[in-house]
Amino acid sequence: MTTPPLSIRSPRPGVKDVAALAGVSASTVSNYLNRPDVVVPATRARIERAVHQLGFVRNETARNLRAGASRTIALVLLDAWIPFYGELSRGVEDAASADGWTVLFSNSARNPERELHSLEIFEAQRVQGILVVPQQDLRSRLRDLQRRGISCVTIEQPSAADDISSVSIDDVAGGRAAGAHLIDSGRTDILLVGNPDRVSHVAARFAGCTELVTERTGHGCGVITTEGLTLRDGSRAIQKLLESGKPLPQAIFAANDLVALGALHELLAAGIEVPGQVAVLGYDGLEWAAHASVPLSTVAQPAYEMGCIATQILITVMDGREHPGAQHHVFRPTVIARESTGRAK
Amino acid sequence: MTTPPLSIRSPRPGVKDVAALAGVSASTVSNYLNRPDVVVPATRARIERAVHQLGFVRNETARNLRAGASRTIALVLLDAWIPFYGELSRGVEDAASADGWTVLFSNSARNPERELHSLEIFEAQRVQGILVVPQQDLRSRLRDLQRRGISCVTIEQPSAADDISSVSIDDVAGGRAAGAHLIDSGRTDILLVGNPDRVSHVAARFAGCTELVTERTGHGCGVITTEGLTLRDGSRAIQKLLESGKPLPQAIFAANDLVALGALHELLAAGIEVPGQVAVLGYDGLEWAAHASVPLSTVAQPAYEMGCIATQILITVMDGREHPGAQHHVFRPTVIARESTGRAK
DNA sequence: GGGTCACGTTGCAACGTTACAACGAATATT
DNA sequence: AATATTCGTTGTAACGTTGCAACGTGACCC
Repeated sequence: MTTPPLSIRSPRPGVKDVAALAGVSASTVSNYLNRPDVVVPATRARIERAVHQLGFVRNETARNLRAGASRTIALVLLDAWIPFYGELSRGVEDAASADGWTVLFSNSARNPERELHSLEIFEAQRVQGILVVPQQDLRSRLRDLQRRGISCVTIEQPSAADDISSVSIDDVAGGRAAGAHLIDSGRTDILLVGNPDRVSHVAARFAGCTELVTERTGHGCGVITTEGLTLRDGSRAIQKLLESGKPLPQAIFAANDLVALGALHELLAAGIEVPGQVAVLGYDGLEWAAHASVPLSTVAQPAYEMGCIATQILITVMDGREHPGAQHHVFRPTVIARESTGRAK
Repeated sequence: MTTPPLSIRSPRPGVKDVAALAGVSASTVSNYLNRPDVVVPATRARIERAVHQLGFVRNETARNLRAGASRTIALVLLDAWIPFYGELSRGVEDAASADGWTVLFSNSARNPERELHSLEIFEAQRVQGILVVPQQDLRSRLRDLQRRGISCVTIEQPSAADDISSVSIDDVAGGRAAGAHLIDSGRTDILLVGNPDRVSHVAARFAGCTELVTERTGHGCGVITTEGLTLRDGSRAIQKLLESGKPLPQAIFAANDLVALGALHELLAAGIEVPGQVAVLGYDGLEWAAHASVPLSTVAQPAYEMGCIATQILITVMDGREHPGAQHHVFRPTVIARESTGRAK
């Protein structure tokens, strides 16, 4: 709340200066800027010349003050610089700018305080809406914001609230899609690799896969539990598998693409054919996983579309503030089939 | 320039409302917000209560208008959602907030128009400074901005200008560091893998490495040219190498970490020991490359520090606008030694 | 007791923009 | 010819905040 005082800066040309130079009133310049059609072409040309000559750039600050709000929304992300959020941001920005909105980003809500601080900053900036990927339970804070006229949409909020719009991903459906893809490709003996006990998203994915596989085959899936979700965890899991001497599964469904790549390479290193003997399926849709030794099939989360839809929902809610109904949208991941789950031999 | 008119929004409590509720004048509330020490504790407490009760959040818009500028800087990045820019942004935000500055991001300057548009938006927002990773030659535009009182710092600008501050990375020095590291680890026969003909950064890295190796050993480095810089390009290069029947090099210096990982896995799959028979060195400092089957040594670009320094330079330039001297800072990448370049046997 | 001083508080004006009502001039209508 | 209509332009006031000079009050000193 407390901040060092601002110092005054050197003056820059304003509408008045433009008006003086063009020989019209400030109002006409304002009209030129906001409703060019009501200004007669001759005047328009003179103003245009003056604008150019002075290097006039409209002071958005004053404009926003005058209007009471800026045509601006904010996106609060956690720090993680992962591709998923990159795609998401692109979706947000595209959808927003298509409707004439400007997006302010905060990519660095690393810790909970910072996340709250970002919200405060954006409220002070009088953005009209906020998209947030919450790290903590922000519901009461977001409700406050909505009460004060700032619409909110949560993205991937673990526990959604009825009065706050949201978009989320159905991890269980993603797991089911994975299972279905593997079964359709002719595999019924599926091994899950990941850490469902530590990451709830992973647990949901595995639950979905097991559920579907059980429905179709009557038996479940094996699991190798890893510590983390890195390349090495994937390698280690396969080493453990090979050492155990157990028969190979027909397919491996990894908790994410890194684990899948680690597993893939370890299998290849052991002389096991992929997808000939074992299929490998990842999760996340990392773009460069398509360039692995064997292009990796994966379950892609529609990050870009999530960004678009979240933004469109936000815009709808902002426009129709009188209809206070919150909207919810649940996305289903889809399988991107590449070589690593191609036909078995 | 032309934009749809803004509509007026519902009113929110301002300093006046707080003042009325607390039984003081608006000026006192302003003092409370900006110079709390001049307000006597009793009054302070009453204002604090009023602020809390009304949910008052200071209107940054009005504050900025009044001050003629906001304590805000902007960072214009290209779209690439690569870890390097993530680290860079963190550095920028940390350095900025340490000094009480707010950072606006634009991560989506995908194409040249958009990049220019971002600059325009930020100028209209009256930011005091702009950090930019230019895609195109922005020098004249940046000079305009500086003339109008907005300081600029370019990051990684291919061709820097004297009157615009910059931070950049010395790729040649990075290549030399790589060469030195490999030679120090006991290897003199080094193979470069990448596409120097397509990417100038890669060319500079390879040139630096070759330069140093030649100085120290009297002979240069072999090269395998790849098409792109993906995992598969790394694998392919090693396949080509093995097929050629030529003797293995003692070390491989790859153009980036992905290529290095591809090469690494292909070597391991062929039963070649890393680092026992061949050392592998990447470039970029991807965090998760530490979790490869053999943790990958790499040349790390000090992205975080670049962000910090760039921001500090910007702040210096903004503060001392009277001293118009531009500052330049060139970074040297450093080697992160992990297992893949450990002792040869 | 008159004068000085320090301190906390206040009134005012201004930042640059824009919505709106009002205006004059030219054109159309009766 | 007088009135109505349209059109482009203009003057004014306000958005919420804050720096500054001015203010009243009480403490202090000679």
